[in-house]
Amino acid sequence: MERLGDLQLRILRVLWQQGQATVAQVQQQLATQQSRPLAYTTVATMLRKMEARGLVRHRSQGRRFVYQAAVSEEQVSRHLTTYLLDRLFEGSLAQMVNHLLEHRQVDPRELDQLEELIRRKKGEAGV
Amino acid sequence: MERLGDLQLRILRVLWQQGQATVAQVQQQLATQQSRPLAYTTVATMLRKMEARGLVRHRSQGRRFVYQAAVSEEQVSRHLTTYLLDRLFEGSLAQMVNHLLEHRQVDPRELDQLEELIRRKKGEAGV
DNA sequence: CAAGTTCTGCTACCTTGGTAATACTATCGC
DNA sequence: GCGATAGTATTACCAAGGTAGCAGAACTTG
Repeated sequence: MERLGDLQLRILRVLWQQGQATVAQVQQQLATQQSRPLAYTTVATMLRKMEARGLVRHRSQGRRFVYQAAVSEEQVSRHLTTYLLDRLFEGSLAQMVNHLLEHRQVDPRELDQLEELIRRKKGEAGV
Repeated sequence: MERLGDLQLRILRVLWQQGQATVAQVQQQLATQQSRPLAYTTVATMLRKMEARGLVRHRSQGRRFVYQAAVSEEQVSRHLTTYLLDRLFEGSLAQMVNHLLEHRQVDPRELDQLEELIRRKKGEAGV
């Protein structure tokens, strides 16, 4: 799962959201995200390549393919965030959050949520 | 600066750390990170390609090139983290941190640091 | 049944990252 | 000065992401 392209990630997101989808459905969903839609065959080809890499699976429904993700959002998220954390922040979560707090305006409610998360995490650790 | 390859990122890290470096220095530094070192020309070629993309700059010192980063660690970090945040966590920092806390063991001291960061951030906002 | 539409299968092509050999050139040590 | 050494320049090649056309099969509809 080394390196995910942009389109691949967008396709996975569609599949995660929808659970499963035909090529046409994926293509349409992607089309809503950008001005110029991708050609149908582009999406079909990419799905094919992704299946070869084990990222998605398909089954036939009549003569059309219904695709679903073969990797979970969990897995991918973990993989990508870990990658970034290790590459840019020496694995330090605090460093990463610090960076984000500095360079991005954050909704105050998010800060509350964060505090709550940390409190809870500390609780667990204590047990 | 769309998409950074792995080697490119590692090279940038060397340049950020050292401020500037010759091809040989970069190559040696990279060599310490892995068993099989890259060929000198591999590093040289990559630096050349990166310069074409505006990621690094060089000046001549005698007949050797001294490279330095042309993009800051700040820029790259922001770019990559934002990318990930928007692609996988709908831009929600809390969601991302939550994910990381769940799927990664975190040094308790990091949690303290995080709390401190948030407190400070809240302080700023209050002013 | 014929014509149009909808799918998959195959092929092709471009770009970029990554890896490196080879060729040429300047410089250094003797 | 000459051979070894250290540099850059040029060229090549592979893999993968991304984009898509075209062929051919199958299904829908009048």
